Amino acid sequence: MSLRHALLGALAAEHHTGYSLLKHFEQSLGYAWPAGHSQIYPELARLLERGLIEQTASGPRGARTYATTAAGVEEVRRWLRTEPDRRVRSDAALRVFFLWLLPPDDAAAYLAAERERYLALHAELERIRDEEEPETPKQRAYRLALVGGLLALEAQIRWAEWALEEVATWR
Amino acid sequence: MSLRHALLGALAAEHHTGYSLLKHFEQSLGYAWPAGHSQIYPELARLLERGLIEQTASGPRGARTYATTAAGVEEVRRWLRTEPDRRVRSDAALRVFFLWLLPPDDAAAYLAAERERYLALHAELERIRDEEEPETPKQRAYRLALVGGLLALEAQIRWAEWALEEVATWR
DNA sequence: ACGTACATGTAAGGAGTTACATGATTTG
DNA sequence: CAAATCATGTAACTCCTTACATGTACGT
Repeated sequence: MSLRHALLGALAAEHHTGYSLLKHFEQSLGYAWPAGHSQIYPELARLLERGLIEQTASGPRGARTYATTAAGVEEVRRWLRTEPDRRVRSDAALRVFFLWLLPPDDAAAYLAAERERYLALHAELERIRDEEEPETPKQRAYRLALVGGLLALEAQIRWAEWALEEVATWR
Repeated sequence: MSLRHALLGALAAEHHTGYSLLKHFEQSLGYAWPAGHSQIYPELARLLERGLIEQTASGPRGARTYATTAAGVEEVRRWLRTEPDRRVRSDAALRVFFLWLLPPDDAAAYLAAERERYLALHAELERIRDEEEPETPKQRAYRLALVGGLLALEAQIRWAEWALEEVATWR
């Protein structure tokens, strides 16, 4: 259900082909809702059939560019006013509950690797943030999401560092 | 795959019936990996068949208590040494990208509601944290996960408050 | 006795992942 | 002309959600 609305929202912001949507998911939307091409293309076909998106151009290699219709934008607005599904799955967070099953050194190695991942991702989001000043409403909303990601990563980095100190006392 | 290991890890920490695992997911593990009874019972049957858990007791109403076997514990350790799947899906985070499609007042209402949710959950996790001092290795690992949740929520609360100020300038 | 919580199960459908499959255009 | 990237599609499988289904024990 979320994927459908992610596509409608992205195509309301700017025109995209399935392929450029795929790239867009890899670079930004995917941090909140990952999606591969095998999900995107069939869903675009369904949205087109239901009149929530329309084809606006054709390009080389059979590329088709889409945009959200007025009905599609209304559907996103309707969705935004419903209760979000707050269930979140994080394999990485789950593992923490069971770190006591590993020798302390291995648990520490896990935490150190997590910290490195978070640091690398944080640096990348900072780079994206500093690329340009948000100006349009759309850019300002994307910036909200980006800053949310940065703050979450900062919390995770601090957590991993604290957890490493904790685990050091387990020996 | 994660559900399987969540069950093995939980049953390595203490014996559980399917029903008490369900409650355990609702209260703690589910914040990292939600699961309902319709997933838990069939998965327990599979783990039992594969010899990764064993039945240790029977109770009233057909209740069966399980524990992880030595082979099951080894399987958790093996899993903990594989690369975590870092994909995370958050419907709530996804919506932020598209808040520009709402009138600023409605966007602000969304953010305010999110803030309330985070505050309530934070208070609940603090209550759980203050219930008892962690002593065993298992309790210390669960505490790591709990503190991770608290830090993440604090970041989300600060983010929501900053975002509310931002959205106030959209008018 | 009645309601609530305990306790387990299955089935249908939807969502997501991985693998299979193909071909055109651009860049070096 | 070779490799990388652009571009789209389908199929099988696994996982997750929702709904249907049933029965027992405990507390008041």
